[in-house]
Formats: sequence, structure tokens, C-alpha cells
Amino acid sequence: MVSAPVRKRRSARAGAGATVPAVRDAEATRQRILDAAESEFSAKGLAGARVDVIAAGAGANKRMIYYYFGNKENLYVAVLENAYSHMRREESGLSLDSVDPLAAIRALVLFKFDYYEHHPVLISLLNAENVHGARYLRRARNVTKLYMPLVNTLSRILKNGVKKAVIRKGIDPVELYVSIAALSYFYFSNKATLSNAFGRAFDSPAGRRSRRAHVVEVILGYLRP
Amino acid sequence: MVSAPVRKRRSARAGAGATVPAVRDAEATRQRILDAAESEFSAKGLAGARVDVIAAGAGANKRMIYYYFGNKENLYVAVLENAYSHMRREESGLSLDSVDPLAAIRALVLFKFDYYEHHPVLISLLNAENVHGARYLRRARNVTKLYMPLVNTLSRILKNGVKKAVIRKGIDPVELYVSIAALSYFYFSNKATLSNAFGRAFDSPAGRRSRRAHVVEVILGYLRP
DNA sequence: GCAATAATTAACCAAACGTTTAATTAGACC
DNA sequence: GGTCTAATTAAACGTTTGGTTAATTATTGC
Repeated sequence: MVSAPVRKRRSARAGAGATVPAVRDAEATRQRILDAAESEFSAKGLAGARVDVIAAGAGANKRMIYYYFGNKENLYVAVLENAYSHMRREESGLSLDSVDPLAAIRALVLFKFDYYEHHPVLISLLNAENVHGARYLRRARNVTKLYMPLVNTLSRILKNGVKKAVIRKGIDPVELYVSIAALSYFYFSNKATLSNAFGRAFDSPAGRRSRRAHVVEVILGYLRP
Repeated sequence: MVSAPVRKRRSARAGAGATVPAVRDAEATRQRILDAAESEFSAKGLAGARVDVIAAGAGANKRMIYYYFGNKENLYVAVLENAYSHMRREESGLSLDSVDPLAAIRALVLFKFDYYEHHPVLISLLNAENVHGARYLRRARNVTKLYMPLVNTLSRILKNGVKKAVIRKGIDPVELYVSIAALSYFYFSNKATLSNAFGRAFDSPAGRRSRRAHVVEVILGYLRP
């Protein structure tokens, strides 16, 4: 006599906040895996991340990762693609064609600061990716690679500012864009080692507030004719 | 009758440029391991690095790593400690008390740029370390953690510049230091993804030259009263 | 030359890990 | 309600990997 196998019911929650539905839902499972993977990969990198941890965090069977993504690397690329294209989408959604060139640049600077602040996983993923020489990002499809639209906008803003005599001549829009990103990105990406050097106040609400004001000041101060 | 075991003679070179001496030399072996580890860890991170690859790169038996460093993590910490303290030493060796405050700051900016350019491994190690939340750097002994001497110097320079009316008032020396580091660091640390976005010219000798001039311009432009 | 010790080696091991096999269950469709 | 298929599961597999054992060789001090 064979006893009927008892179906193990999963409890409502498993792992890091992944809500496991009672019913089968392919898309939801895929998404939970992607979310769990994002947090695991951003915390530990591709090599340091564990497939078992991702599965547990998603409240899914490990096999599901291979069912939906093929292998660990593909899942990593999917996570990267997701986070990266989200930023690019938000960024290109900015309407910077304000009448005031300085206000437009100020808005871009603040957007970058705030985006990095609220999306620390992107920073970790980009850091890891740069250590890899962008090997996996290059593999990602559905990712706008060129920044040219934004650079063109920036170029227009600069020209307009020069004409109005509120921005100095001869500024390269690409260099400016990189500097704007740099001032905010570095603060967040290196906050662990910087806090080590400058103390905990560095990574406090007050510290962030003063940094935010500072990066605006640096860029606008530099732009003055 | 037992045949005498033949001592295998190592060839002059093994792995990535590690010169293997004919004689036993504890200190040299230790150093070769450290060098090989630096290149492996900086390319792949702590989790991605392979102990066997490090041993091969050092032209040493794997056991030597455990003989000299105990385990993989300790070796990683030693590498980190080495690279980090080297930078700190060079930096504090700068004599910035020139009569001209702007020349002093310019020298600091260029020092940072050039140091990052010529020490890409430090950047990769710091990137990885920041993903870890500086867990391992905190474990490192023999590392000056406080940046206060440099900040004090910067503070003096700023005061002097304000007095001479060549630098604007109210600049926080810590924020300034972070910005100086940020403008150069970000360029090198993110050059893989940036090149993806802006093209190969970005990471060319000409690209570096123009970036170098730009970061000086941004900082000095910002400092103007 | 001879111990004693330090440096080095080859072979091995157990655990961790990514991936797969094969079976099972839930839902859709008729 | 029976059939088909997609979603899910448990268990195992084979390899990679960090770490260890134990023996061997070179060097140093006498």
C-alpha cells in the first residue's frame, strides 16, 4: 500500500519579502526570481551570488531559474538589462528643454543624484560590471547603448546658455555629462570606504543633504562664464 | 632498489610574468603570490578569483598560499591593504603647501587623476570592496583610515585662497576632496560602461588627455569667487 | 658533515555549487 | 471528467574549489 503523497503547502512568505502565490503563475514566478536575483547579485556580484539563495529568496524551486532563464549568467544579464534600461528610460523621460539653461542643468544634476540614491542596486551592478569590463552588459539586448540623445540635449542647453551669457564657452557636453554623473555616483558607490575614512556622518541624512547641495554648486559654479 | 626521485626544475618563467628563482627565497615567494593575487583579485573579485590561478601566476605551489597567508580571505585582505596603503602613502607624501593655493589644488587634482590612471587595480579592488560594504578593508591592519591630515591641509589651502581672494568662501574641504576624487575615479572605474555609451574614443590617449584637462577646469572653475 | 628547521611539493579530500533528470501537480480546453 | 500541457518539485549528479596531509628538499648553524 502506497500512502498518497502529501502536497507541501508553502507558507505565505519565503525569503526576503517574496510573496508566494497559492496558485501557479508563470509570470509572477519569473518576476520573483528576477527580484531575488537582483538583490543577491547586487550584494555579492555574479561569482559571489548563490543560485540556492536566489531560489530561496524568490520562494521558488531552484529548477525554476533554469526553466525561465537557462543558467546563472543569463539570469545575471537579465537583471543587469532590467536595472540599466530602467535608468536610461527614466533619464530620457526628463524634459530638460526649459527656458532657463541653468535650471535645466540643475534638474539633470538633481535627477542623477536622486536616482543613484534611490537605486543602490544599480550602482553595485554597474560596479561589478565595470570590473568585468562590461562583458555582460554588452550581451544585454533591449538596452539602448548610445547616450547621444541626452548629449544632444545637453549640447543645445549649453549653446543656449552661452548665448544668454549665463554659461561659459567651450564646454564639451560629454565631459560635462560624465562629471555630473561622477559627482553623485562616486559618493554613493564609494560610501562604504569613504565612511571608513570620514566617519559615519558621511553616510547620514544630513551628509546626503549637504552632498546634494554641493554637487549642484560645483556644476553650476563651474559653468559660470 | 628505489630510484632516486628526480627534482623537477622549474623553468625561468611561469604564469603572468612571475620570475621564479632557482633558489628558495621565502620573501620573494610571498611577494610573487601577493602580486599574482593582486592581478587575479582585481580582475575577478574575491569570489571570482581562483586560488589555483593565483598559485600558477606566482609560479608557486598552491600550498604556499596557505603557508604564507592562511587562507584566501586573508590573502585578499593583504592585497587590499597593500594597494590601499600605497595610495595613502603617496598621497600624504604630496607637499601641497605651495604659496599659490590654486596651484596646490591643481596639483592635488592632477595627482589623483594620474594615480588612478596608473593604478587600475586599486580602482577594481575598491569597487569590489564597496560592493562588500568595505567589510574586508575594515579588517586590514596597517592602514591609515583617517583622511584628516589631508583634509586639514585642504582646509588651510582654502582659507589661504579666500584671504587672497582667489577662492570663494564657504567651501567644505571634505566635500571638495570627495569631488576631486570623484571626477577622476568615476572616469576610470566606469570606463567600460562609459565606452559602451560614448564610443571607443572615450578610452583613448586623446580621451584621457581631454578628461584630465577637464577635471582641472571643473574644480578650478568651481573654486572661483 | 650532521642535525634542525624552513621552504616546497604532489596528491588528496570534503564541501559547495551550478546544473540536470525524471516525476508530479495544477490548470486549460473540450 | 478526461486529456493535454505548462508549471513545479525533490533528489541527484558531476565538477570545481578552497583547503589539508604528509612527505621531501634545501638551507642554516654547529
